[in-house]
Amino acid sequence: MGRGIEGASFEGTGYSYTLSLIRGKHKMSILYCLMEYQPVRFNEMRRYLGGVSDRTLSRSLKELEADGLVARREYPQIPPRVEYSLTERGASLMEVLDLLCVWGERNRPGD
Amino acid sequence: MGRGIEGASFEGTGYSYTLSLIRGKHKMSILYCLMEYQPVRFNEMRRYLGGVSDRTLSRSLKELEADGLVARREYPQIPPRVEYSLTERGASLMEVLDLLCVWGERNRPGD
DNA sequence: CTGGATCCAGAGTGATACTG
DNA sequence: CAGTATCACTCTGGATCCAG
Repeated sequence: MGRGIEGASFEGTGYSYTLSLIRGKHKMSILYCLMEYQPVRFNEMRRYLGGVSDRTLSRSLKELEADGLVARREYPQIPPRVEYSLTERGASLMEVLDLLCVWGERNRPGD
Repeated sequence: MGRGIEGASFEGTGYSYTLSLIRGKHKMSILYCLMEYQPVRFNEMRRYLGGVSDRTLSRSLKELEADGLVARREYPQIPPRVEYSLTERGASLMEVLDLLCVWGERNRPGD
């Protein structure tokens, strides 16, 4: 038992949890946008991201909010106004993610 | 142009490149397995990962190899013997990814 | 043993139209 | 403005069969 390869020891590790948070085509872009421009409104973010549908952006934001990375603040007025920003947890994740960015810049194929 | 949110400034950054390398349900498990047990043979890895099909494992390894993270060594014999291991590039990525793991452990919901 | 080829299921995403 | 509902499509991964 000390040397074999029997089970998936990866399941349930911090890796998989962290990665699950940013899974999704636009999650990183959203967090990045938040980091730079927060607080940001819904359509403002849509414009920033370029080609994202309402549905996808809405869903992604909900998930990020449920995961405690993004804070949503709603103002009871007409027309509606909702502002999104990073939570502390979200900000701390971005610090770690920034290291991925650095690695990526240094190890891109072109270099 | 100095203050607006007009374009997707995220595209093409190191984030997206790095994340693209580990996109895929089993990529991380594979790299993790390699890190611990390299060199590892095909079926050995399959056992380690638990429920992965030949096709998926094969495809993932090819991609990782194409991305320069995994080295494949083939021995011309019958039956075939192929060993996989991490490249230096792969190993350096794992160091960064380990930080994600640490963050994940500290920020899991249960804590 | 190491995969390639083919077919299939499910998740994720986009387009469009509509609501409060 | 800030979403929701519906439908369609793509993409990933799994199952199975087959070849060197």
